[in-house]
Amino acid sequence: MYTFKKEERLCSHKLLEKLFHSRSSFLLYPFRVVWLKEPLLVPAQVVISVPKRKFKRAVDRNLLKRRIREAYRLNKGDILYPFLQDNNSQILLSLTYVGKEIEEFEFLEKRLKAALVRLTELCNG
RNA sequence: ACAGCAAGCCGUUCUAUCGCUCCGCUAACAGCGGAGAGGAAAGUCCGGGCAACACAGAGCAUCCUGCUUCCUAACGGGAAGGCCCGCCCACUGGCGGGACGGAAAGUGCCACAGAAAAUAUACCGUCUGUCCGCCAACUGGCGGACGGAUAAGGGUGAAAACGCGAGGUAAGAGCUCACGGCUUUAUAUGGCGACAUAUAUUGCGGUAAACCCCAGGAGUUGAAAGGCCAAAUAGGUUCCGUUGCCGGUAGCGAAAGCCAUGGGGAGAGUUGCUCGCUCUCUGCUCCCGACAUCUGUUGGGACGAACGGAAUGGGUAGGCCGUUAGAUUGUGCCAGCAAUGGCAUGGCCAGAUAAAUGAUAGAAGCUUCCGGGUUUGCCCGGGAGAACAGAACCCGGCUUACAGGCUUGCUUUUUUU
RNA sequence: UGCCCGAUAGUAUAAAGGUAGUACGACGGUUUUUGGUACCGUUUGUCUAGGUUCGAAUCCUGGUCGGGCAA
Repeated sequence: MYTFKKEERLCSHKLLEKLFHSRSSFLLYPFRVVWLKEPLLVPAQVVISVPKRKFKRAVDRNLLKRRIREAYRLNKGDILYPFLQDNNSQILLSLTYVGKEIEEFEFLEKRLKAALVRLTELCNG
């Protein structure tokens, strides 16, 4: 269950265009979350991005993306996937890091859990 | 021993759990096994490979490089050397630095200050001629006016007409001479050469990271290059420009008819420009006027058509190859002062593509702080830290960033012998 | 990833190698009962480190930051 394969990553250019034109998003520091319901083969496809404008060096961006990816991998099975299976729906998801500093893994994991909970509430409403 | 500087090298390791990318095996999306960032992967500053396009050739322009010899696939890189500059200094050395061709081809510039910044237009001075005045009466002195000679002195400036001494002169001046500095040319000697030394000779402001001259070099564009497959579109619309020539002639043919080469014109390519070169096109219809006259000439216009150019619109937004092993590297021997080269023998499988190499926990070693013990070597307990930085077609360099450690060399201080 | 440009006061924009300007803004003063307008004055700058030069915003080299173009 704690996997994160290629199928769960959002790589299609078309779907990305569709997602970022959907305008259904919310901000939960340090994440900006954009989401869209879309029929897929897997429960969710996610794209993680850290802006180059805020973190100039590739090392810092890679570090943050790895930490966020790890937090998502460990927590999607507890929160997001059971909800999606109950409602029989699939979702496109974008996690953009908007913080100004490099946060520790524990903080990122805590906030990501909160973001996923918020996401399930918004999907229902 | 400590500290500093320079050069070179290294730049954490191991285990567990959960994952990521690629490869292999198996019927399998599951399992097992294997591999998985750097000295700079960075900046993109040079050079090359590779690829596409272009290429008869010539001239002009543009850009780059700039002491010599060597190394190298090549270089703006490296090695050795020459010359110049600075520091330590006093030994005929050491260390550090240098975009280091030409100012005697030409042009330009040198603010302010200063008389003058380059063909010396002479401010104060110095010397002197003529005239006038005064003192005065030796062949004189002083002042004024108008001329002439003079770059030695003054002050200015970043820089003042090579420095200094003697001769010379009315006073002066490389004007002449000796010594010295730099420089041109020639000869001799040494060196492959840059260059050095000696003799003779020519001269003497700076600036070429000002234009420029000389010598050498550069085709352009970069993997989003380029090739293949799949999918999609079914060649749309608008605007602009050109095209009716010599001639339906020569020629061929019995005739019907076929119909050039070449020239002229237009366009395109040659991707900085020009010449030159190469390629393509030069076909048809209608209307009006004039001339001639019974189907032509000429001028104007229209129409599509063809060609060329520009804009706009529409579609696709996937995969594979290129693409990871070579100008590679450790060790030894040989050649060479060295960079480097040759031979022998081992080692080296990252290949992602919204872009993998991670997260958590523990241990060891390193550095450092606190507390305790101590034989001042260190030991025990606890806490903290670990740099710069992430492959993107591949190499060779350069530049920049870098906690800590190791080795070598030099210097300073202290202690011991 | 590859290639190519640029950087001047808070903002915009000038300056042939020779005293860094101009406009708007900010601040202070005068005028006004107060505010505005007007007038006067002040402040703040050549991205950074070297080099060439007597002298650098300008010329050259390295770095930093910003921007652009490429199926």
